[in-house]
Amino acid sequence: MKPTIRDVAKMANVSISTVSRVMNSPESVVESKKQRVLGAIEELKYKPNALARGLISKKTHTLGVVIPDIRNAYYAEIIRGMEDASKKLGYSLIICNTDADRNRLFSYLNTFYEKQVDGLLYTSDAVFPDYYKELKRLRMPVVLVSTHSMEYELPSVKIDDEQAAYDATAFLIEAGHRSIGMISFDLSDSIAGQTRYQGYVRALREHNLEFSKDNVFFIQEYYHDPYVAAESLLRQAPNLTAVFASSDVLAMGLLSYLYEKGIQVPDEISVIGFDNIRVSSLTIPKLTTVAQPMYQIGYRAVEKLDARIGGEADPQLRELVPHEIIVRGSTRRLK
Amino acid sequence: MKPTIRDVAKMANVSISTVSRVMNSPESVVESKKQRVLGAIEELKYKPNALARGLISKKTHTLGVVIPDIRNAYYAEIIRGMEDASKKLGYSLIICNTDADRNRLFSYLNTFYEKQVDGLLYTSDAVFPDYYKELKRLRMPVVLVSTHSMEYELPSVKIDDEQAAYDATAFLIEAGHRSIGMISFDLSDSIAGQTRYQGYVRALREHNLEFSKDNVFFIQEYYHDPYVAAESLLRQAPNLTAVFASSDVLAMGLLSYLYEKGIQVPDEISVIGFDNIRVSSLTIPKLTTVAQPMYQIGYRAVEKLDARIGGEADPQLRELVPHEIIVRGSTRRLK
DNA sequence: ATGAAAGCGCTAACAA
DNA sequence: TTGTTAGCGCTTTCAT
Repeated sequence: MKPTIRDVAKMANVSISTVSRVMNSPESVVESKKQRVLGAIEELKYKPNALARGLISKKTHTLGVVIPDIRNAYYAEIIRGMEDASKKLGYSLIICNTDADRNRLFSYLNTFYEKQVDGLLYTSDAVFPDYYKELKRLRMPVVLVSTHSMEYELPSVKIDDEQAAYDATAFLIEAGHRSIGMISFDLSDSIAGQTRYQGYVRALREHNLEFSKDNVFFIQEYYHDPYVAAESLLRQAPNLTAVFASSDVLAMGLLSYLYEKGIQVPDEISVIGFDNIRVSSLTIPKLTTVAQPMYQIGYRAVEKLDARIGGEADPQLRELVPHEIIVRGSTRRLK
Repeated sequence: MKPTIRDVAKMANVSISTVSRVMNSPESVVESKKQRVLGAIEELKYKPNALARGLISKKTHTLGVVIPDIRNAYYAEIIRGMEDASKKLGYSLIICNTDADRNRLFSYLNTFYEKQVDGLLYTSDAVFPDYYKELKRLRMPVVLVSTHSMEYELPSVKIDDEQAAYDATAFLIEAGHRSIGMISFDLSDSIAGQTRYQGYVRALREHNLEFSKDNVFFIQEYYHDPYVAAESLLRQAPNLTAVFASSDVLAMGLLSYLYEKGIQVPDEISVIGFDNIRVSSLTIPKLTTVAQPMYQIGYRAVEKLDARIGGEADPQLRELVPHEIIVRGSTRRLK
């Protein structure tokens, strides 16, 4: 059997409270006893049982995280940031993939509640009323990651998606493009879909360019073939000179499609992606893209959640982190 | 406060054991009481505290997983398989990135032990003696994933790396190539490095091709720029007609480098990758690669671990799952 | 400074 | 079938 606090107490010839003390407030234990206890702990390789501790302290030092799909490089990068921050702050992460399925989400929420996680990191997907109600009921501290909520007072960390999409489009416009297409996530996705689409539209408008419905192709976020999306857009709008893709993977699908069709990038069509996932510097040509600081988003989210768990007042409920356009080889300036 | 079993008992006017029974062996409770209890549970939205349960049952229904880095698409895919299997079998996953750092690994092992995880999924990296000793001591059920151990009696799930590398190389040879290079992980990596390298060497030998040291470039697995690796290999061996890259990301770096140099793929050089990560079908040209069933590896590993936790005898300690060559556009047959 | 004892929320004997 | 009771391994009063 695993050694318990009793075994340590017995071996050190003290009471279990003393053992507990050397672990939690060592200064309150007289040196000689402390040494005996430490010796016993070492000898028995004793490690406190986190379940027993959590039962009393009401803290598990465990955070729940829900994401749509870890296979998505974007989320993987965020998770890594979360993990590093968690290590620093003493948390473990339980990670769950929802596939944006509400049943799966609620099922995981339930698991988190039963396992008494200290807080929840909720990534992407808008917060719908049922979900908010459930969160309130469970009284679970939460931080929204790469999503936010204007209706509810929920802390969040993300980039300014509308502005980022605006910047991507404006970058193309300033490079001389007039016929600019977009591959967008569906408008039902209020963050990566709607907002970025609005940024695109605003950029066109503010630069007095005409907006055409045909220049935009909407895809369902999950499991849609990026190659097919590219094909569909180009069929609708064959005369584009530039395309803004809502994600790097979508941009890669586009690159791949254009290559097959013998259309030169960036000579005939410029392509700008979104996210700056790792492989975007290995595409052909190297992808110009709007970089999100994914790692920092995840890292910051955990710090924010930790502060919240600690009962600290949040100076900034909805945090916006900076994005940045990384110019590589897939875009060119039009004469 | 959260409702406890006592609140339910009080409301339903039964003892706490009865409540416990309707949750654990409902058939042993008389219908009328059961209904009252169920009603109270529903009304109070009562959910059992997993810490308290675990303290008694010695089961947390939580698994620890250590991987080098979740940002690596290969691992992300495996994790997803693990997660789905875990959901099916009622486990949660605590995921930790080690960056192949032993201190980090041991630190996480310790956390897992304290948190009383039911088992451990250990991904990649060979099992060194210290680590094995620690596992033995902790008496933690473990399954090795994408790695294995010949010295120790540890269950594992992976492909046959040597054979897969052999097949990749043989595929190139059978397509008429005689001057075949390899970008390999360092030999200190006994799985993805050494074994695949051996497969490459064996394929050459069995086909009576001469082996040249210059045709192979070794990289350190982590944080090495794939682009630079490609450059180094081609400098050492400018006359290759085909290259076998030990991972798809490495292959992408090679594709990118060759493109910059104006070297046509597959016309001048054929490239075959390894893993079949998602983006490998979006490269230019589309990548021929050795596919590993990552998702299944993860999924199977959890099933295997679950069986082990359940005390079942393992019919097959070291499981090999099939790999497969996916022929796409980055390789061609030499006349 | 230290130990005895109560109790976190639950399960599992043991009685009834 | 049901309730009472004794823990699971720990922290935390409360005495001493």
